[in-house]
Amino acid sequence: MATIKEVARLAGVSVGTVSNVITGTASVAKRRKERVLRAIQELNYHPNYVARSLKLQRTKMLGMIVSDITNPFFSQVVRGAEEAALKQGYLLLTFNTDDHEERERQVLSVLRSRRVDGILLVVAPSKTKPTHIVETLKAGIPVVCLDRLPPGIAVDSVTVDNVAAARECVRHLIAQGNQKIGIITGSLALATAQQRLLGYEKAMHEANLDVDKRWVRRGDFRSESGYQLGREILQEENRPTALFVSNNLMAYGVLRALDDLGLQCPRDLAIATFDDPAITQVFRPRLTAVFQPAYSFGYTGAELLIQRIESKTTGESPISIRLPTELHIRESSATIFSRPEARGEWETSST
Amino acid sequence: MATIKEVARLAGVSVGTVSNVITGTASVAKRRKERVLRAIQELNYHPNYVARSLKLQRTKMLGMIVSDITNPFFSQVVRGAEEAALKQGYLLLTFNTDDHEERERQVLSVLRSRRVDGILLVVAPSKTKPTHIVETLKAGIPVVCLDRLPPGIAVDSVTVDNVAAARECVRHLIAQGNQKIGIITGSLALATAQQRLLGYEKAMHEANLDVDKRWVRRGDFRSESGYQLGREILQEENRPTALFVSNNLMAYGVLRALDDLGLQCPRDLAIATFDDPAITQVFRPRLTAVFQPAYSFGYTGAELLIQRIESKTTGESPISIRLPTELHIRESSATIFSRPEARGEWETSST
DNA sequence: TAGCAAAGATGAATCGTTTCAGGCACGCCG
DNA sequence: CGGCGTGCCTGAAACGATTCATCTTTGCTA
Repeated sequence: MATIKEVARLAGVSVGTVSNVITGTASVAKRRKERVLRAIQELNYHPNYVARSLKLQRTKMLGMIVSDITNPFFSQVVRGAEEAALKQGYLLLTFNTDDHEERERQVLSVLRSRRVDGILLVVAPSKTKPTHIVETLKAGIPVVCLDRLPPGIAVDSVTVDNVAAARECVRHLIAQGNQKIGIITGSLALATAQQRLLGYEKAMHEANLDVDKRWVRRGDFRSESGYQLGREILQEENRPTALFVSNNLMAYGVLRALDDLGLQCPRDLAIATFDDPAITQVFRPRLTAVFQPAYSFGYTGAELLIQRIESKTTGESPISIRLPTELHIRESSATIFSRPEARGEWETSST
Repeated sequence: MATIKEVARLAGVSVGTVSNVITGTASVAKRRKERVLRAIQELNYHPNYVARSLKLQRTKMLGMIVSDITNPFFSQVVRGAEEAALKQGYLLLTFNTDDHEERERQVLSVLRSRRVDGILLVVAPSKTKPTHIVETLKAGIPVVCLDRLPPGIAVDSVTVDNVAAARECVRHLIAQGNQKIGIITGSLALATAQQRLLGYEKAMHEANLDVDKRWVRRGDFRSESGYQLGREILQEENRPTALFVSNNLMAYGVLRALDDLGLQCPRDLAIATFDDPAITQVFRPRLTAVFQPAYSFGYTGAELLIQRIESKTTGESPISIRLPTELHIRESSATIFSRPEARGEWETSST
C-alpha cells in the first residue's frame, strides 16, 4: 500500500507538499499540484486515515449502541444516524447489546480504546445508576442518548413525550366508547415503558374510569409476551373491551392470541399500540398506533452529537430534544358501534 | 487521556514493560506486573487502538456494505456478522448503499483509507463489470460477497441456490393443482432476481405448462411494485390462479392489491414468495415462503472473511459457501380444492 | 538591476503504540 | 572464582500522516 512518502518521491516534491495538496491546508503552485495528483492516481494512493487519526487526535468515527438492530424501530434509527454522520464525514461503528448492561459496559470500554469522537447510545435498562456512562462523560467523550434516558444523569438526549403520547392514545380508545381498557406494559426497567404506563393511568384517571388490576399486565416488549399476556387477559371473566399495548411487537402477539381464541379485532377487542413501521400497514387489521419518528431519532441525534464534538462544548448543560409523535388512527381501534362497514381511509391526527 | 508513557512513569517501569503486561507478548515479573496493573486502574488507562493499529498495520475492523439495513433480511445479516466478528475481536463499520453502485464505489474507497482488514459486501446491481471490486481485491484486501455474486469476478462468497429454491417453490404451487402460474420478478439487474426467474421457468417447463407473457412481470423488490403489478395481473381477463412473488415485500404489495379488488388469498389467488421474517407469521394469510438463513449469511460470511484475513491467503482460489434454504408451506398457497377448513398447523419441508 | 514582500516548499518533530537488540543481574557449574 | 545461560528490562526505531519554523523562489517596484 502506497504511502505519502512514495507519492512525494514520484512527484518529486516533499511530503509536506503532498499533504498540503490532499488536505488543502496550504496553497500549492498549480503545476506541482498537478504532478502530485497524477502521482496519487498512478500509485492508487489512499491516505492512511489511521495515521492521520493518530496525529490529529480524532478519528471521525462515532460509536452507535442499540439494543437490537433487528428491531425495525432501531434499524431505522441506525439508518438515520448513518445518513447524518456520513454527510459530515463521520463513520458509524455499530453494536447491539440486547439490553444487557454488562455488554454495554464492555462496548463502552472498546469504544474508548478505539478513540471514537462521540457515542450515540440507546441505553440498556439498569437497576443501579449507570456509572459507566458517567465515567465516559467524565473522560470528555460526548454522549447523546436516544429514545431512553438513563436515570439521574445529565446527558444530551433525543426523546419523545411518551406520557403525552400514551395518554392521547388511551383517550382515543375512551372516545371510541371503551370503558374497560387494559394495558400491556413493556419491561418497567425501561423509562419508556414506565412513561407509557403513566400516560395510560393519567388518561383513565381523567376520565374517571376504574382500572382493574387484572387488566394491567407487565410484558417485555417482545411478541411472545404479548401473546401470553393477551391470552391471559382475554380469558378473564370480566375482560376489557380495549387494550393499549405498549409496543407493536407485543400487539402482534395479542393479535395472534385473539386468533387462537377465535376472536377478532376490533370486533371483540379494540387495540391501540406504539411504533408504526410501514410494513404493518399491509395487514388486516391495520393497527392504530403512535408513530415515532425513528429515522429522525438517529438523524437528529447524530447531528447533535457532531455539533457537540466540533464545538467542543461537552460538559455544558445538557440539550434535550423532544421529537413529535403522531397518533395514526386505523381499524384496530374501531369499536362496535362506530366501526364503518366500508373499507375507507382513516383519519390521522397529529400531536 | 492517559498514555502508556504515563502508566510507565506511575508504575516506575519502562513503556516496553507496560506494553508487555497489556499484550502478554513477553513475561513480566509478578511484582512489576501488579504495579503496572494498579497504575492502569488508577489512571483509568485505555490503550490507544489507533496507535496500535498504525504500528501493527491492522485495524481489527471489518467493513460491512449492505443495500439497506432497514430491510429485515439485511438487518439480520448485519446482526449475524457482528456477532461473529465480535467473538474474534473485530468491529463492524456499517454502510448502506441503497443499491447504488456509485455509493458502493465511494464506500469502498473510504474503507481502504480506513485500512479495514476485510470487507463484507452485498454488492449493488451493475450493468458493467464492477472494476472497483477487482481493484480492492488486487490491493490485497479480502472481500466476501454475501447473497449476491458480482458477475465475472473470482471472489469468496456466501450464497443460496436461488434457482433450486424457486424451482421447488413453483413446483409446490403446481402440486397444489395450479396450472396458470405467474411471477413477479425482482430487478433483473440482480443475479438473485434472475436466478429466481430461471427457477420459475424451469419448473414450468418441466411440468409442460405454458407461460403467458402477461403473467411475467418485472418488479423491483419493493412493496409498491408488488402492489402495482399485482393489480395489473389480477385485472387481466385470463388471470393466473397462483403467483410466485420473488420477495416478501412485493408479496405484501400483492396482498394489498387483492384486498383493494375485493379478492382473497388463497381463495382467488395462491401466493408463494421468498424470504420469511418471523414477523409475517402473525398475519393472515400466513405466507408460504422460501426461508433464507439471513443471520447465517452474516455469521458465516464474517467467519470466512476473518479466516482469510488471519491466514493471509487472499487471492487463492475463491471459496463459495452455499447455505440451505427451507420451503415453509403455509396458508397462502392452499388451492381451493385442497384448502383445509380447520385452522391447523402446516407442514414444512426442507431443501 | 537591486531590493523586498509574498507565496511556496521543505523536512524534522510529533502523535502512542510495538518490537527487538542489547544490557543487567542472578544462579549454577566446573 | 570465572564463565555462561536464563530471565527480565530498557529504550530507541518504526508505523504514516500533519504541522510549523525556516528557507527558497517568484514577482513587482523604483
